[in-house]
Amino acid sequence: MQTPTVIIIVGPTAVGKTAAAIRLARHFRTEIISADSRQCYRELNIGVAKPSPAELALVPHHFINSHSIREEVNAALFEELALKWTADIFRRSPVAVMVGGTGLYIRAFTDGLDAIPPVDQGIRSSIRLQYEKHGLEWLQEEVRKYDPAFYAAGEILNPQRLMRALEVRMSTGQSILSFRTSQRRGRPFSIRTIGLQLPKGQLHQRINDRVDVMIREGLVEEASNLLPFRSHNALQTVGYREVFEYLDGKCTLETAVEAIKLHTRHYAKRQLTWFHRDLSVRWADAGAPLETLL
RNA sequence: GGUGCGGUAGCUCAGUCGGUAGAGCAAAGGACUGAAAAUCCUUGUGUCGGCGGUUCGAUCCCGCCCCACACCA
Repeated sequence: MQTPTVIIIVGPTAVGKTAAAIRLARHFRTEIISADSRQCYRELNIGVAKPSPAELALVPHHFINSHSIREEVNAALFEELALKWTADIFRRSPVAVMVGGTGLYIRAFTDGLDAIPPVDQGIRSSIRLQYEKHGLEWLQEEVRKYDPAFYAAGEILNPQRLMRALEVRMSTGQSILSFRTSQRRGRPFSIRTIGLQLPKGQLHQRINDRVDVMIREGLVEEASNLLPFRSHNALQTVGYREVFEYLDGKCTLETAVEAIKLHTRHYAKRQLTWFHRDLSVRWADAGAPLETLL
């Protein structure tokens, strides 16, 4: 390949992305940038299906075990870091491999996020506190008052979007809509995205099996050690929330396990919806030899 | 065997003072710009257990039967 290229492997959870990326990276003798919003946390292991130490030893990985659950990680940070790692990898190889299931992070990397000034942390936490105290109606009223354009156009029932709009408005004095350019950022490399797919029944089987393995490998213990951090964003994660419920005595372990499987299926479906919409993705059977697609 | 309480959407149930019924969850689809494994949206005809009776009309009232659960024998 002439121009530096990033090969991105996407697809639903449990489809087999990790193994495929490692094969690919070894083939090109290059490195992997993970695009997974949970595997970057060193405290999260079993429940996020992180590559094993043996796998990590085969290929250098970025954005795995790179952060703590106490840190704030988001799509903008990922964009910044991933671009830096990419440039760095290109010094050693014309190909970089990115793999992950976090669609927003991948889009931030490929297309760029609009530049919105950083939000004052005090404003942010105050909005969250007030929302928790006064509820959705209060939030809607605030947004209606301070950002009527967003109120008219945005998702009025979605607290996260409302809070984001409000914090930007309060912090910058401008509507979040005024920062939207909906322009793609050009990247100084080419991008090829491959979507891994599997028939639904097979995917669900793999999800169920993987959850059973997680339990056997000690997910309950891992989660119970993280109980003090359960309110952190990093722990708003399938596999941990359900075990917390079990540890609270609110359900049996069996119920929690079934809930993890169910919620993982929902998650996979959301990923598929996201990636299917991206027409640049070339879909391939999860079992097919990747090298032949390039 | 007797008494009681049930049998309504795939599941858990609500409801109709008699005019053929609706929530949550599931399922299916969708959205997504600093929480994204998050958050949110859309989609609900089902012999209202069976058979009879009363009635203009029954899922609702009455009778019998079947099934489940609880208690008493």
